[in-house]
Amino acid sequence: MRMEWEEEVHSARHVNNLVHCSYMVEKNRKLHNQFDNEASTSSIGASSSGNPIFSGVSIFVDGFTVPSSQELRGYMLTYGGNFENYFSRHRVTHIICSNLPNSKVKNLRAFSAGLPVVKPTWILDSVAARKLLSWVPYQLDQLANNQPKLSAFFTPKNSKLLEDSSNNGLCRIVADIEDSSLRFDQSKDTHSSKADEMVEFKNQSSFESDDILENTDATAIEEPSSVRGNCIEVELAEGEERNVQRELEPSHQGSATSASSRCLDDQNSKERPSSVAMGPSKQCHSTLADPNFVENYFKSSRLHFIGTWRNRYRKRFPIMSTGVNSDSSDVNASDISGRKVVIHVDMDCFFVSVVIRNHPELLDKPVAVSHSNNSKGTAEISSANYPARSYGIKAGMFVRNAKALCPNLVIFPYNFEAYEEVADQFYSILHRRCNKVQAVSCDEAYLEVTVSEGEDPELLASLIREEIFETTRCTASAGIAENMLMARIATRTAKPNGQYHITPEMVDDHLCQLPISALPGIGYVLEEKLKKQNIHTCGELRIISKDSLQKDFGMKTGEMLWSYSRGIDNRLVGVIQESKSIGAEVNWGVRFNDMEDCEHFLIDLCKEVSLRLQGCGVQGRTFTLKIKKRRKDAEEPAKYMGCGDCENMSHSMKIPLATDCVDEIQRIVKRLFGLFHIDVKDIRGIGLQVSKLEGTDASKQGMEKNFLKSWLTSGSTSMRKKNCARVHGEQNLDDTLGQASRDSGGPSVQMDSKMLNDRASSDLISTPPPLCHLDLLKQYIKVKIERDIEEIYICFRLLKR
DNA sequence: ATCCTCCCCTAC
DNA sequence: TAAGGTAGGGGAGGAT
Ligand SMILES: Nc1ccn([C@H]2C[C@H](O)[C@@H](COP(=O)(O)OP(=O)(O)OP(=O)(O)O)O2)c(=O)n1
Ligand SMILES: [Mg+2]
Ligand SMILES: [Mg+2]
Ligand SMILES: [Mg+2]
Repeated sequence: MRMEWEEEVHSARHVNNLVHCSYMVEKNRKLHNQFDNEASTSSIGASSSGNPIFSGVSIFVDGFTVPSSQELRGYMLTYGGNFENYFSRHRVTHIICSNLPNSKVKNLRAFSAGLPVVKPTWILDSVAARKLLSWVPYQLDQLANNQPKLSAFFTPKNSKLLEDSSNNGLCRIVADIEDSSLRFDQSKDTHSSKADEMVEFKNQSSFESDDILENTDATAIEEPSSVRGNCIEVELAEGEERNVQRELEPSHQGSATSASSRCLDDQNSKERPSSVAMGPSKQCHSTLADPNFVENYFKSSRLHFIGTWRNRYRKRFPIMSTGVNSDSSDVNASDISGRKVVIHVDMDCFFVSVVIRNHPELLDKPVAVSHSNNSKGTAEISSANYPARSYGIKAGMFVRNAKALCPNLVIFPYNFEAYEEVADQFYSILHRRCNKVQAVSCDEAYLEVTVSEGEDPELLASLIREEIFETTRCTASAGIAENMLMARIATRTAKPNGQYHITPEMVDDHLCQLPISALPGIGYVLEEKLKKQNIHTCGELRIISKDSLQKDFGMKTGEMLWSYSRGIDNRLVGVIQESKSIGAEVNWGVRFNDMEDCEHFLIDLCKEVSLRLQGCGVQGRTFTLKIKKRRKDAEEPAKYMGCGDCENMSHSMKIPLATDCVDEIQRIVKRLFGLFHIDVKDIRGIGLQVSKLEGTDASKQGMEKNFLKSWLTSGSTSMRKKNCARVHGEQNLDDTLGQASRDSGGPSVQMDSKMLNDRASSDLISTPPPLCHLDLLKQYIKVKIERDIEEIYICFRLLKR
């Protein structure tokens, strides 16, 4: 996060800012940092007026549940039931309990004395059905001896997508044991000898290994034999799962899986002998040391994982995730049936929750996820659980700073496959419960529902959270409000493992004291600027006129500040849009000694980007190369192998015909790189972005394309000329190759990007293409002629220089 | 006015 | 040792 970036010593670009650290940081443009509603609602169609569903029912909630016992208490009291804070065999009729670790089940069995032990869903479903349902199907799994799981009846067998894992305990076991894979062993060998570190570390390895490696601690494991059995099963299951994933990946080529996260590709490929003695000159985790740096880097990068998740989601939920916004049809929905309500759902400390699922003893201990447990290191915390946050630990912090705040902090490694699986389960549930889902990230989404009089969105939220917990054993929180902004803000209040409804009457009170940084869209920089105007809360922000805000921050940003501070947000919950750009960048471990190193890296980056384009089925026309250049006089980066204090530079170039072809991209990138005139030793980061995307068009690929092209090229030139003239008249030609203008130094401009077009096959085919391709043909001709003309103009321009 | 390029900012 | 990515929104300022 920002605080860690502040550790970089920034060169003063403004004379007077030496005093004020935060001012300096701000001034330095530093391092960029950083349903059918009816269907759904009718299914929950609960009346909030207390229909005495639970008359005669008296519950006792045992242990941790989702929803919480307080929420369950609310439902009981609202619907005519009774809630007991203490267990009494005489007063209690049902024990409510989520699935427990086996160790507790025995106790419970004895203690329940024959009373039904039921999952909380029973209560939610009964409220939804407006009548008391039989508790039998809701019996706690572990108590329903030898009974097949109820859910097994409902799950389609083949379910390749592993959509809803309630189908197999096996899936869970796989994930769980993966959790436990020991990945800190190297650090164990090399780590410093500090005592507390040792202790901490030992704790960790001991609990990690307990589950799979040894059964020495008999009390920790109830059924050692079954654990062993599972171990074997797991390996099989894991293999199967991999095969499934292969099948799912249509363009599975070599090791480079297009549009998939490297993080998921293969974590268990054994580590290469990376520690073979590196000369001290070679920094041993940089591009200099690893010829396959780009690929390996992405495999381990959490930010790469979350950054590429969206594209994987698009593929996995194609119908739900893509398409045009169905805006106008729903605008009037409020007239018809009820009011629109937005629910924002977000997993609690996602990366931590997933990896500590098998360690209930850690629930109330400070835990974080990071690559390294080194108390002196600069590895970043990805996510910290709530106990850890009470020490001030946050995502983005260096481990050494986190450990300084809390020496007992337990660090877990990443498990990207498990995150992916839980995210899939999460979205399967959301899409089943609601037909309007807007994905935000792997752990977060907005839902829109229309509720009629007497219906209760809070119940829907409870049901969803309950199902998420039952399926993933991770908790989620939910915010409910009239618009996306307030729903998101409500989630903050709800966390962890809660939900919160901000009704329209509550909006003003809720915002009034809220720090402006809590508003989405206000990050470090805006917060600092506003602070200087003595604005800290939304209430204070409201005092500033819209004009003034727009003058200071620009039209759109000013408008946003003005509206958000009032709880106004007109955004509609909708399907995510098709992507406008695709890119890849690396700003860690980038070190070059000579041009050869650099070129090698660039080639790999081009390959990566090309594969991502192909994986998404798009091609692009604008290519932007970004370089981070070590600032003059910049210190060594605060972060190990980091980019430190850099100057950001970029050049872009537009080509006439969209491409996804590696070779072509390499040529483009080579030219772009030349424009920088940079000493490769100063490079600390490189990125390549592609925009002006077009779907990879049938007329532009494969045999069809060649066929049409061949036919066209062999055809009469008169036709070509005629069309040329016509198109010329109606087309504006400003769409030309934007030769990066800032730097005119590159005289070596060859027309080597002169394309595809000209390397047509030399075969002459005289038969015309089938009539059904007429439209395709027309389109092709149009595009091609357009491009040809553009190129003529480009040539003309370049020659003129 | 509108577009384009080169940034910066934000969120996960 | 550690894996500081990705994409969208938007502003400033220049070209048209
Ligand atoms: N700087 C960040 C922010 C987030 N993430 C990852 C880890 C998080 O678990 C996940 C989801 O981000 P959230 O913002 O939802 O944070 P958490 O889920 O961890 O916590 P919260 O309970 O506040 O949602 O993204 C990350 O790696 N680095
Ligand atoms: Mg979260
Ligand atoms: Mg989130
Ligand atoms: Mg904010």
